[in-house]
Amino acid sequence: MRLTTKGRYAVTAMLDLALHSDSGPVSLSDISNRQGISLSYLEQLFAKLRKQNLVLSVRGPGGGYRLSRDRGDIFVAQIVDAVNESVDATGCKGRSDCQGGNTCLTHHLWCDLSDQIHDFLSGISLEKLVQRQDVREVAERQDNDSKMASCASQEKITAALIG
Amino acid sequence: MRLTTKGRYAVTAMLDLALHSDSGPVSLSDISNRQGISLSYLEQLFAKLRKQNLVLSVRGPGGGYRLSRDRGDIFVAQIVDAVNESVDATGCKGRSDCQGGNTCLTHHLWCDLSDQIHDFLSGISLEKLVQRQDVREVAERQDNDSKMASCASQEKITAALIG
DNA sequence: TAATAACCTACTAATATACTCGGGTAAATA
DNA sequence: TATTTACCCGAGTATATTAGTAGGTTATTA
Repeated sequence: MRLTTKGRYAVTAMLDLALHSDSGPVSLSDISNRQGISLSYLEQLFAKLRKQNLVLSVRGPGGGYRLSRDRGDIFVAQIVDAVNESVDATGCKGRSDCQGGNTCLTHHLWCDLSDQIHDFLSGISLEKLVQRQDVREVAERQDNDSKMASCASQEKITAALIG
Repeated sequence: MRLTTKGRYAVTAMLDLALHSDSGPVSLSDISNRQGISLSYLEQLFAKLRKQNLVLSVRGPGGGYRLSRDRGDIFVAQIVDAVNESVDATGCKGRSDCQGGNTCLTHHLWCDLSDQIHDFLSGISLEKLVQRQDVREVAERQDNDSKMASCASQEKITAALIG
């Protein structure tokens, strides 16, 4: 089982999408700026998210990504599954052939753990995350930061044009 | 967060120890044979388990390893923690500096997940595993297999001596 | 038609896993 | 006391994955 930045990035990006999808599609460069994730890496992750029908893409200027369905109908487990192979804790992917064709001594333990994790992450929708106080606070800070950043870069442009 | 063969091997080996510790210390080569884990790799894992005071070692012929305390007082979480760094699902190890010094959007989610996993694995002792029906069945098969294997090798020796 | 942003493929540095190898050292047995 | 057993320790290595680069193509809009 693996749960690394890959899965975390995917969930973070999807949550960013959920938070900013009121005003049309969200571009990956916006997400990249707000969440500090490399643009090219986001592209790779969103290719997988799109294949799993979690997001819809809109090409061209003003384009970007949009959630494929209601925030309440997308769950963290689905996002993690889409980019990682799975949140499976067994080594044999549930096939029970962990010890040379036979079941290993601890196979069932890892099955139980997998179920535990999957149940937990399956119970959390993007809607639920958006409602959380801690998420709202971080999101607000990020919005301010990115506004300040774009303001600062605008000032630089203005200064360059004037100077 | 990582839960790979490393942690699984460690739990499997410790469970093997718990199952066979009635008749004195258990050697790593016995565990290696029964569980199909490389001996050298086991040595590395047991070095860590010993540092965490989960096992005691007995050197010399007839030596091996022994659980440091009652089977009911050793929990899966402790074993996984001993060989992996942790079962922490956050990238920042709980420091909340996941996004360039600040808290990332999904930090609290991964904290919750970490707690979930840790609570689950902390609730399972070696004693509990030993009692499980599925564990007993696999253990019985492994004992038969290893008896047959040692019998077969003995037959070879006998045949060589006679022939 | 110029700019934008998705889309796609391939490559790469760094890291971790799951080992192997080769030597030690301590303790029991013959 | 010699030998065996089995722990102990460090170095090295193949493989895989992660996280990220680089450089291009396609579709859309202004």
